[in-house]
Amino acid sequence: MKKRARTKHTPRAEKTRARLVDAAIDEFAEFGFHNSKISNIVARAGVTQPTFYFYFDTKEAIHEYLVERVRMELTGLIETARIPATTPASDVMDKLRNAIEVFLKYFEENPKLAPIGYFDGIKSSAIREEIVALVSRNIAFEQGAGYCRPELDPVFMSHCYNGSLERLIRVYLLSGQYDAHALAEKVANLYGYGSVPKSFFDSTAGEHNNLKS
Amino acid sequence: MKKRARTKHTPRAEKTRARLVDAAIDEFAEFGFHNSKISNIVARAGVTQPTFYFYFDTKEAIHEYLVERVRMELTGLIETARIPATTPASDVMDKLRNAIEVFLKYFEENPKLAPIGYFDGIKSSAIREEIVALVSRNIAFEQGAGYCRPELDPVFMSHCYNGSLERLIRVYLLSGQYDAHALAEKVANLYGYGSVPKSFFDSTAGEHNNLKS
Amino acid sequence: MKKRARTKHTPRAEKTRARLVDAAIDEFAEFGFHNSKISNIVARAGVTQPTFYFYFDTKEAIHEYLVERVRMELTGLIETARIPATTPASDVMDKLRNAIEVFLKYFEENPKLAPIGYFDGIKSSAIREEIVALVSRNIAFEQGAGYCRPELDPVFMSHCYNGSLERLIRVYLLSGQYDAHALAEKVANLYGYGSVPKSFFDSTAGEHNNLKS
Amino acid sequence: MKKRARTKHTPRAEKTRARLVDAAIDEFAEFGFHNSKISNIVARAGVTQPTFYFYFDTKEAIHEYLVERVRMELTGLIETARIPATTPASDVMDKLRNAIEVFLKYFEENPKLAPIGYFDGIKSSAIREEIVALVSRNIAFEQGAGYCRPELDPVFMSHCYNGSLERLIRVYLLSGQYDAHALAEKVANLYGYGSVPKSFFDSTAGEHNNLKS
DNA sequence: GATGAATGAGGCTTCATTCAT
DNA sequence: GATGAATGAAGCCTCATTCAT
Repeated sequence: MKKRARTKHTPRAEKTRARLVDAAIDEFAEFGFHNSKISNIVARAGVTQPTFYFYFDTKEAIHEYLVERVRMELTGLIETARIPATTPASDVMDKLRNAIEVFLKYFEENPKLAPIGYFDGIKSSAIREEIVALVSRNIAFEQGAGYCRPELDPVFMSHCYNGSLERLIRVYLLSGQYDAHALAEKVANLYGYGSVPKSFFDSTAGEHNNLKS
Repeated sequence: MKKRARTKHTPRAEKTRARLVDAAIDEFAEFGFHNSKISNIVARAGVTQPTFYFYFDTKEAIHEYLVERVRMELTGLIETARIPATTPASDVMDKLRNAIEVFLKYFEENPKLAPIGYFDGIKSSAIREEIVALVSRNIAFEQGAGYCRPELDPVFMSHCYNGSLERLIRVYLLSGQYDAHALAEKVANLYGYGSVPKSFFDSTAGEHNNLKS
Repeated sequence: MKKRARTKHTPRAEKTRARLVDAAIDEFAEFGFHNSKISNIVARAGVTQPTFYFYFDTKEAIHEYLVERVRMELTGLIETARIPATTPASDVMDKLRNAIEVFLKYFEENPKLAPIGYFDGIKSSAIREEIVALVSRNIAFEQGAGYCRPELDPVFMSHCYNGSLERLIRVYLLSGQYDAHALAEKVANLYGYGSVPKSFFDSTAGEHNNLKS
Repeated sequence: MKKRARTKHTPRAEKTRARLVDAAIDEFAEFGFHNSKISNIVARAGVTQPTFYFYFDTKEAIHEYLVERVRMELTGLIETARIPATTPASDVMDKLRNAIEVFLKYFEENPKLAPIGYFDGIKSSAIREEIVALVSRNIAFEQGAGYCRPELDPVFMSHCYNGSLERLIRVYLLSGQYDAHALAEKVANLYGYGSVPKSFFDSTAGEHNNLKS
């Protein structure tokens, strides 16, 4: 919050700024925030160091900018991914999978940017909290609609989802092993039906509803 | 692989070394590896910088030592947490919960050390892979014993578990919100039975077995 | 081979760079390379340490730059110091003296710089070899012209010259005891006529040509 | 001049001390004084660092000890290498060669130790001065005996000799290219008769005696 | 808007040397 | 006589950041 009285937006300036942002994405993606260097960023962007400081106050600033960008885009997606109340029972799994897929697609389409905002340290913990809150609201809604076991804690579930997805994104999605659709399906299957075979349900019928959650 | 091939280790040395290790744990826990400083570590330990280099070659070295320590202790725990084949059906959930609880307990009892080895960046990715491999072996074993849906991919499941737990540890365990036992129970319930209400199982009977996993 | 591939060089930069070079010459001259400190160099130059690294990568780098500079200048001089083939016999000693004088003058005029390049350790051994090679070529040429005993090994002679001069420069020239001209004359006299009195030549006539050289 | 109240000389102590000295010779020979490390010396000697300080006060101390040792041995040799006054004219060159050979032999037989004392920086300049003084005394003596041109400056000549030999030792002797005897012969030939062909002496008769030296 | 040049601050590491046993 | 452990003192170098043009 020092200067930033930037008012002009010539096309040339926009271009330079964009080059810096792209360069920063590449740099952060390759080295992470802590091992990134402004000298590398400006080299990638083909400008000099003072130019960087013309557009951003600090190294943190451009990182925060990226994190914020991810936050906005990601929360926007989540908010629209609620399972419609009118969903017929037979489509629940599809809808669940779809909600997950929307989230994964963002990472698939922004393989460098998204991890910066979502994985990279302290700043991204805020965004994760926000995502968790949104997802938990969706879950609560789905519970109200009967698509989800009501005794489960939505926030808790949301953290589980997010934690898993965070890992799965790295291991399966960014590596190209699975695409968003396939991965979402696998996740939905596991989270939807659990791991315990159906046969056990009978022998332990009703029990799982009694577990305090 | 430079020095430290010394043979003798006086009690005094062990004490100093231990002080350095403890100090490093505190420092890494507080600042993370990247923002940690050797000067801080030695200050916490009450020794001078050269003394640090008497015991460890670099800052990386002591960090690796800690990561390795966590890896050893954690893999040791996992290896012994297999659900016994003789487990009666009615105890499956208890056993599952117990396996998770063992893992969580390690973090509960080593709230500073464990995260260093498990969360902190690149070096810990190896350890996570190893844990995942172990857990997936346990899962496969449980599938063989009929405690787990056979169509699920053990490695995939293992990543889901681990990802969730990683998050839950931070949010619920290290914050003191839940203890290892309670948290394990919640996780087991979700992972064991899934989120979809039992009522849906009837209407979508057999379907979830058809989902390719 | 890191940076310093910059293209532009403002006058200001040239000035700073020159100040650093001069400071380095003084520092190396006073303490030698091993006991020199970058902190001293920048203090002499009136700049900060990072400024040093803006112009040179390491302490070694600036030293190599100086050695290279001496090598260039010195080899340039040597290459033009060949005794002309048309020299009448009576002028041979003058020409020999002159060739030596040219070399000495460089040290006389660059009393701080020249020794850095010529005396200072390992890097300067290469330059000495080069000088020796050049001088030996001149000697061979002079042998062809009849100004030098043909049975002498030019490379060997060249090393003798150089070794002597290296010492004489330190002892007589840099101390101000002799100037280049006077010193060259003394050297030429000794190397030209040897130490054995002429009277012995008669009694041992022809013998010295039989010594295997 | 700190402690050094060492009185006892048990055989074990002598052995340890000798091991340290040998180790130091190796270390200095390999790296030179400035790049040598006490840690390396004691490692070579198979003892610990405090043990080093039990025998020598500082790193400089052991180096000085070695330089002094070389000085003693070398000056002892020089002092006995004077050409006897009764030498017949026909043997002058042999005697000159022999004097040189004695000096070279020391380096041949102590290829690691001798250079430490003779080449290594500031401390060795004193020893060189002493050698030069001794040699010049020998030369003056030889002038008195008529074996050397009387108009030449003995000290100057001595420096020339020494400078050349210093170089020749490194280039030809320590490399194994020539042995002490052969090298001495080459040097004697050059220094005894000079480089100018005998034929020039006639045409420039008497001239070289007029050169001020 | 952009540049070449410069700086402040601080971290890592090494090494000769000494303490306590 | 010798050892394991510890220290004081520096030096090199890097990086984010700013000055002057």
